Amino acid sequence: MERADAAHNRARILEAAALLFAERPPQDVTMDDIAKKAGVGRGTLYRRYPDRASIAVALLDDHERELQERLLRGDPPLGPGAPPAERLAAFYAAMVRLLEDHSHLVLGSEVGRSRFETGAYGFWRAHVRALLSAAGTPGPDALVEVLLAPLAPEVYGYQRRVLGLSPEQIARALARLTRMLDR
Amino acid sequence: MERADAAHNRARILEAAALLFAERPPQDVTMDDIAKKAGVGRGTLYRRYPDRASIAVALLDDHERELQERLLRGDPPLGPGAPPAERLAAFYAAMVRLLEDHSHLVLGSEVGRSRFETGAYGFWRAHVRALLSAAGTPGPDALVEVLLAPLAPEVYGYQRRVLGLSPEQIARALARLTRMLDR
DNA sequence: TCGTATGTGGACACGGTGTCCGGTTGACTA
DNA sequence: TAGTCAACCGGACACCGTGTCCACATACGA
Repeated sequence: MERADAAHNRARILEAAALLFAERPPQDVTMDDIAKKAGVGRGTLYRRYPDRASIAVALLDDHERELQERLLRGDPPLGPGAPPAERLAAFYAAMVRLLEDHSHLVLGSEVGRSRFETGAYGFWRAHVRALLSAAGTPGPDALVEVLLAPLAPEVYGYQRRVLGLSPEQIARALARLTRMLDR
Repeated sequence: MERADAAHNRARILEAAALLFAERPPQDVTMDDIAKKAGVGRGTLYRRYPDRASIAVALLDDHERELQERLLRGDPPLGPGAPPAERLAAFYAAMVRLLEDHSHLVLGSEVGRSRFETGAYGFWRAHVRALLSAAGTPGPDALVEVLLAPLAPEVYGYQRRVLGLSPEQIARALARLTRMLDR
C-alpha cells in the first residue's frame, strides 16, 4: 500500500505534467521541468515514472479506460447490440473526440514507435478486429492496422493544425471507412 | 561548384550511413558513428547534414524520385491513363515495394513528426488528392490522409515485424481501400 | 608557384538522462 | 507515546549525444 507522502507527490507530479504538456510540445518538456514544477526531486520522479511516456500514459489512463468501458458494456451503437459498421462509426467518432480533447497527451505518450506497445492500442486493435470478424470481412488481420492508422495522433494533429480541417470533417472521412466492413 | 574532396567525402558519408542504418534502428545510430565509419570529422559531417533525417532523406531521394517519375509519366496503371481506382491500387503496390526495400531508411528520415514536412509526402498527397478528384469522390481533402496513413513506416514495420504479415497481405488490405473511390 | 576561398576535423561547452546514496519521514507495534 | 523499520525523498554526479567553433589543410584559379 502507498504511503501518504508518496500519494501526495504522485498527484503533484501528474498535475505539473498536465500543465506542462498543455503549454508546449511534449518533447520540449524535460523530466527536470516536471520535477521542478511539481516541487519534487529527480529521484522521486524517476522512481515512479522512468520516462515522459509513462507519465502521459498515466494521465491518459482514465479517459482511455472510460472509453474502453463504454465499448464493452455501454449503450449501442458504441457498445454491443448495433451492427458492426455502426459500431465502428461510433468508435471513430469517440476516438476523434478523445484526440481532440487530449491530443497533446497522446502525442506525449508516443516516444518513437511505442504507440503499438501500449495496452490501449492492443485494446483498440482487438475491438476493431472483432467488429471485422462479426461483419464477416475476409482477411481481417491486415485490415485492422489500415483502419487504425488514420487515428495516429500525428496524423490527426497534422490534419487539424496544418491542413486546418475541422474535427467534423475528419470524423466524416473516417466514417466512410466503415464501408470496408461490407465484403 | 563542389570541390573534389568534398564530393568524395559526401559519397563516403552516404555509404557509411547506409551501412549503419541497415544494421540497427536509426535512433541508435549517432552522428558520431556515421562520422567515424565514414572516416570523417564531426564538423565535416555537420557541414552538409545537420541531422540524421537529412542523411536518410538524401539516401531515399533516388528511389522516391524514380517512383514520382513513374507516377507522372510511366505506363498505366501506375502512370496516367488507367481509371483512378486502378491507379491508386498500383500506387499502393509500389509504395509497399518501396517500404519493403527501404523501410529502415524511411524510418530514419522521420525524426520527430517531420514525415509530413518532407517534399515526398507532399507529392504522395497531391497524387492521391488528384486521383480522388478525378474519381469525383466527395470531400477529398480529409480522405487523403486517411488513405495515406497506413503507409506510415511505423505501421508497415509493425505489421511486418511484430504481426508477421507478408508484404502481399498488406498490399491486399491496402488494395481494398481503393473502393473508397466509389462515391 | 602562390594566394585565397573553401573544406576539414577534433576539441569544447552545453543540456538532458538516468543512477545512486545519505538523510528523512510515515506507518505500525507495544 | 516511544521505538523501529522500511519506504521514500532529493540532489549530486557521471555519462552520452548534440551542435559549434576555429586553427589548419587542401584544391582550384591566376
